Amino acid sequence: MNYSTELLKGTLKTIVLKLLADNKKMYGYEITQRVKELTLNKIQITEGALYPTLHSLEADGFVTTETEYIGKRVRKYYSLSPTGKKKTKEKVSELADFMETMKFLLDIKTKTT
Amino acid sequence: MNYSTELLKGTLKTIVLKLLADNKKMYGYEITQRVKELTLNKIQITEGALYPTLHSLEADGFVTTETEYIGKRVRKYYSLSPTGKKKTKEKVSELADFMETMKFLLDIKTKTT
DNA sequence: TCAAATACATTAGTTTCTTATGTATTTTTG
DNA sequence: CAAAAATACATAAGAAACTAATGTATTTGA
Repeated sequence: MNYSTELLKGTLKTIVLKLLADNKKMYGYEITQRVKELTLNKIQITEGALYPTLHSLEADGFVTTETEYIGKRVRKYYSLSPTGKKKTKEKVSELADFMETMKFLLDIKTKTT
Repeated sequence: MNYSTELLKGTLKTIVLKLLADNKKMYGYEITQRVKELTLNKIQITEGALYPTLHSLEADGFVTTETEYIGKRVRKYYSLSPTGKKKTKEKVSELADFMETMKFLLDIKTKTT
């Protein structure tokens, strides 16, 4: 099962930031795989969506990068900058608030965590 | 306070369908006002977003319309068709599932309903 | 050995919004 | 009672954020 594609819109940046907050540094492909396994294949981040997002986070100064070579293959690690950490908190709490609002609006009962 | 605009993306159709499921029939302007008051001004549906959405739901056969005149002013009521009711259930439960997944992914603790 | 996986990236096209604009009627308020 | 605000529809240009497709190259595993 997969969600209809429009649901992911607007949440991708938040997902990426949160993963980086929890893992110090990650590279692109690793992010796609981590999300896939954490969500039991429900959310599959495509590369066409991920790389532009990462580049935009870098352009905005929310992440910094370091390149590493594994044999001849390049691997680009991303880490949160101080502004990125701040941004992550904002985005996560905004999304949490939004979901509370949606739950109320749609009268959805969720499982207790 | 208002949510950053991209969050609403992908949820508008579901919101509209759910409101129609709860209210038998509603007109466009009424929907914008209802969402505004239910969400304490947090979600403001713009007309440029709403009307195309309603027209698309109609084109897809999920809603039917009837026009009424209040004085000289027209008012267009929307109601769910049988397929629309089915679609509403699907969209609401898909969104609920998606929100559970996001909660887990972002490690968000929500209030108990 | 060769298909699948790993790892980066870009581009064309689509969807779904925002912002702006337009028209007209009705209600409220100073 | 005139003017502003609210009510009620609608469309159109432009932006954002994806998908799907394509490209390149290396490494791993059956």
